Amino acid sequence: MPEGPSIVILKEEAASFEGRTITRVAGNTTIEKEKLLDQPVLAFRSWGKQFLLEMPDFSMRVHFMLFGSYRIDERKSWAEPRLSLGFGERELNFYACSVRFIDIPLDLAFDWWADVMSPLWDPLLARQRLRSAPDMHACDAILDQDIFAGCGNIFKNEVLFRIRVHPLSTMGALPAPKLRELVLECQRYAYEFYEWKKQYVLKKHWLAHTKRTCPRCNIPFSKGHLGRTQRRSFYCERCQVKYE
DNA sequence: ATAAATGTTAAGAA
DNA sequence: CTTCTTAACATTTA
Repeated sequence: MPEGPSIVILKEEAASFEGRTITRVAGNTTIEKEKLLDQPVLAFRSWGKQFLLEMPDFSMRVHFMLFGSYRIDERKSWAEPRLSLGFGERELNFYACSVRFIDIPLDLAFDWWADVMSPLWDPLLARQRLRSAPDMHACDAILDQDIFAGCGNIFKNEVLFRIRVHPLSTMGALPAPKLRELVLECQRYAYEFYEWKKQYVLKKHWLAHTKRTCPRCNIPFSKGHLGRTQRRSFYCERCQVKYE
C-alpha cells in the first residue's frame, strides 16, 4: 500500500478523526507510545510515502514500507497492530509499519516542495535537482525521495514507459523538453494513480509494470534490476529511447 | 511452496 | 568523510 497517492487516500479516510483526542493506545511498537495518550490530533498530513499525525507539541510519522497496512474502525483478527489508537468508540490500527516521533514542527521537518502530491510541489525545483545530478539514471531519479517524494517503483515503470525514456538514460543527456516531461509526468501519474486506486482499478491501468509485452510494439518487455536501487524495471528496448 | 514484491534504515566495510 | 554493501524488518501473492 505504500506509494504517495495511497497515503493521501489514507489521510482523507482518517480526516473524520481530526480534532479528536487519543483515549487508548496499544500495539507492539517499541516507541514510547504512552506519550500519545490524551493528545488531540490537530491534523493528519502526508509527505511522500509518510503518514503524519500532528499534535500540539509533537508529531508522529507512520511509514508503511513494503508490507504495511491499516484498518479504520476495525481490526485484523490474525495480526497484532504495530500501533492502535483509540478515539472513544472509534480507532485507527496500523500494522507492520515503522512509527517514529517527530519533535520539530512538520513545516520544518519536510521539504514540502518535493512532494508530488503537495499543492506546494515545485517542478522547477525538481528539474534543478535532476540537472545537478547529470550521471543519475532515470530509474534512480524517479525513486529519489528528495526529488520526487511519494513516487515508487510503479511510478518508475509507468512514467518511463509513458514518456518513452529508457530507464538507463542519464539526467545529463536528457534533452530539456524530455526532462520537463519526466518531471510533469511524475505529478500527472500521481493524480491518475490516486483516482484509479480509489476506484480499485489501479492495476488495470498498468501499461508496463509487471507486464510481459509492450502494448505499443507487441515485442517482449525487457526486465532487469537496474540502477543503484536495483529495483525491478519493465521496459521496451524498441520504444523507450536511451539518452546517454 | 518458495520467492519476490508498491521500501527504508542502520551498521559495517572499503 | 563519503560511498557502497549487507542485512534486517515483515506480509501477501503468484
